[in-house]
Amino acid sequence: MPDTAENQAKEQPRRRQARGERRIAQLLEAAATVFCNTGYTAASTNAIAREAGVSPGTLYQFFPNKEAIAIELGDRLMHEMRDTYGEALAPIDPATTLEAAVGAAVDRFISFNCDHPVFFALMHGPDIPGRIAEEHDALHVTLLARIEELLSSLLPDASPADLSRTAHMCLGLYKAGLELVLGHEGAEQEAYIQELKNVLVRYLEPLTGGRAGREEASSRRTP
Amino acid sequence: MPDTAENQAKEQPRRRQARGERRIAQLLEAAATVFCNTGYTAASTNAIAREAGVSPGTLYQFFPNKEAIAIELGDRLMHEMRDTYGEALAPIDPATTLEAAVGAAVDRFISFNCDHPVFFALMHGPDIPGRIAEEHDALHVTLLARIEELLSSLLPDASPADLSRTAHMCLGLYKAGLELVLGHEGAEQEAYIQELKNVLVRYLEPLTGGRAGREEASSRRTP
Amino acid sequence: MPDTAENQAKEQPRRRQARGERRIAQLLEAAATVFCNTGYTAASTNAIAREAGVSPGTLYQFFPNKEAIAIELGDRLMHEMRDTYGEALAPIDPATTLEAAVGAAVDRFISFNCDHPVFFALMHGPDIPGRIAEEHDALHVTLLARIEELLSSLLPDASPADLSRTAHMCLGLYKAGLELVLGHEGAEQEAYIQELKNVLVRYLEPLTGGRAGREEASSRRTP
Amino acid sequence: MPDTAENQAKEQPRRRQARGERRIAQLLEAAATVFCNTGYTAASTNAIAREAGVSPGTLYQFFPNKEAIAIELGDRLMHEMRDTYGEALAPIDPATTLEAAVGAAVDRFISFNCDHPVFFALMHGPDIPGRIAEEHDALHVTLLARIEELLSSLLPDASPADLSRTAHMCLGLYKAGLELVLGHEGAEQEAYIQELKNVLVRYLEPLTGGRAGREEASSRRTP
DNA sequence: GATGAATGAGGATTCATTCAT
DNA sequence: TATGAATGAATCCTCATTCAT
Repeated sequence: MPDTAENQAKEQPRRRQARGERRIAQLLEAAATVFCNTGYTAASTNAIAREAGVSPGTLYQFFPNKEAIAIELGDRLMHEMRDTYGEALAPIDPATTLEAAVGAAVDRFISFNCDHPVFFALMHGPDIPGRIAEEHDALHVTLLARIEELLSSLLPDASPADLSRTAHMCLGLYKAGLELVLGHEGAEQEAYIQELKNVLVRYLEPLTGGRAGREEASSRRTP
Repeated sequence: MPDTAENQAKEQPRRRQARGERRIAQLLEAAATVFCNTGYTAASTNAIAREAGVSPGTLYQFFPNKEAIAIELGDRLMHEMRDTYGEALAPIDPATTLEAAVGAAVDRFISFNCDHPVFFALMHGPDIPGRIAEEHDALHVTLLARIEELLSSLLPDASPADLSRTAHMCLGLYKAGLELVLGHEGAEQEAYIQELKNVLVRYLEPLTGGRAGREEASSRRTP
Repeated sequence: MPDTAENQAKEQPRRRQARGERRIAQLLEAAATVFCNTGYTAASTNAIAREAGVSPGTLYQFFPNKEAIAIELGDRLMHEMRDTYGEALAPIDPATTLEAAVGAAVDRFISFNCDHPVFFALMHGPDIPGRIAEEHDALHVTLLARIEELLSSLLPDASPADLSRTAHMCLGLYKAGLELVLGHEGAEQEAYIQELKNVLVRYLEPLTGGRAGREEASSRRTP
Repeated sequence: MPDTAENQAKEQPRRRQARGERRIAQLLEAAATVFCNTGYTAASTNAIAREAGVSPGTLYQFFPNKEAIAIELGDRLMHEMRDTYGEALAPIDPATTLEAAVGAAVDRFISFNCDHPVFFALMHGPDIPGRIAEEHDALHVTLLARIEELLSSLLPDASPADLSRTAHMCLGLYKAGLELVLGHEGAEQEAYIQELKNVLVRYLEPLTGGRAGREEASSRRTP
């Protein structure tokens, strides 16, 4: 079974050499760096190429434009996230406290964000602030899907519209918290993480109708 | 050499200033429009000048650079906010429910944002996401100060650090909520406003130690 | 009547300074040179700016793109042509021979082309050869109109379709001849000019039905 | 290690050449397509390679540059033309009318152009309009030679210079006419074909000194 | 003050061509 | 041979900013 010109034709779309794959990785890494340093909007393809140590032409051999880089980067991040934290983002054990579940989720998300700072830069992506453009933003779509998935086990009675809205809220709150978390260090950072958890737990708790909240997790109570 | 029918030599310097003020207002209005349409980063000074109906040179006679425009715009917005809603943003009546206080504050903020859409654009301003650059951002600083002020009456026992952190959280949560609110319309928008209020109330309630929370603050109720 | 800010507003669209007009002329001249040297397609806006001794940005202050330069250049050429040769391109005197009329027209066209070599470059304009795109090509449209005008007095009985077709033919033949004329010098060039005239006269003569051909101009005859 | 069922060691060099020929044909076909779609100037070698389904590197293994592709394509077209229409393009029978001879020649040329649309694209080839660059353009040279050959039997008394000039004129007129023919369809196209024939016949008739023009050549007639 | 002209570096993107595998 | 990667100068065009008038 020699690899003659004939049998190559089958897999045309991805006849890529190992070097190419390496370059792509290298370019994505460079893009991550640049996105982090300057933000997505201000990042330039030339800067990415320069950071990667290649010529602009090389970049365009693998990506048709800046957005494609962001998309691919987002895709890889989502995959890495899935690989790292398992298919079901949080297969909530009914015995788990809301507090524990949210705490674990937030911890994982934050840890992931610390490992992959681009994630944050991409979340504040190409859109004009105020114009939410989820359709074009696979990252958001995927994240929202995962959060909805997670929430649906917590809020089994919620209508789809409510579920979607709650997911949007959670993601927004998380992003807001993350910004603060990343903006601080040490004990203060820890404090912000705790605050973020508090926010989410307290926001969600009344919605769960007692489920997963058997132990009355938050500080408040007065039956 | 009549210049107009108005007063001449005596008033000239003052008139010049008056005209300058008009120009500045004109430019800032134009900047607001452009920032809203394209976002701060993508907005170009030439576009602002064009929108204002003046030449680029004129713009630079009043502002040294793009950032200065944003800063001045922010300042004016803060003043307008103060003028509109009173010096103390919310001179909380001890008899008021937390829910009512937060609800009123959120309503006022949102109403202000709807009247001045730039506000939002500026909040997601020139800074690289992830790098919180409060020093350069008078808007944030002022907003935080006002929120702290507001909170200090709610949380009299909080340490300055806690107070500051809580204020940061509130502002972040508000911004996140606002983004969602502005991204929707009609009933859905109303629903997001309510969710935002819920988030803030539930987040703050446990911190108040009962003060202003006398009436059991959870989600909603009619006394 | 001081020129205050108020009375300026009227003539907004063309507030241009003398320097600007000069620059435009300079740029058009440079464009003419570059178009002649490299052809329209291969001409680059940067090359034009360089030839004009200005920066690319300056060029774009006056022209939005390369096509606009070509269009303006074509317009000016048409006007110059009209100014030089009179409104009616050839108010054919009934007493004139076809040969004389065509000869005069060709001579004038060629002389104009020699004075303004861009004319030729623009006629072989931006279009993909084979795709005739008259609609976008004001030069062609105007030339055709003038030729039709001229022909309508020669061929009063022709249908509009025939007239148009004949005009197209004449323009095509003229362009073909011009290419050869410009490609040669001295006596050979003169010979080509004569051939071009012969072609047109012999092509048109049978169409005129004797009108303007009273003297039986060409070499052939045999009644 | 079978390569195919065909003959192995002995035939290898020949097979390699055969494959090379196939590649070349493939590339030229692709080039023809691309030249037709975008014109010679705008055609990119990468696009040609892509259209041919090979890599850019492969293309450059057979052609040193873009121009070489055009030249080879022109050569092959000339050969194909010769193969199709016989060595002597029109071995004019003395008994034939000029009208018939020209009509047949034009019909054959046009039919050839319709079968091979590149032909036209190449004729308006790489040269800067106005600069006739025959040296680099084998197509033109060959065409001119054939036309001269054809004409020499019609105009036996013409000097070489006149012959060459007339050939140039004929080619130019033909190209001009072809452009119009290809730019129209149906009846209008037919009309343009007829006009082109008329032009050539009327142009050449007086030059033939009666030869082949015995039957009174003007516009059209049925004996 | 006001204008419009001018800048020139930098943006994304393309392309003929060469090179390593 | 064939491939896909690599190049880097060149493309068009934009923009914050400065300058002459």
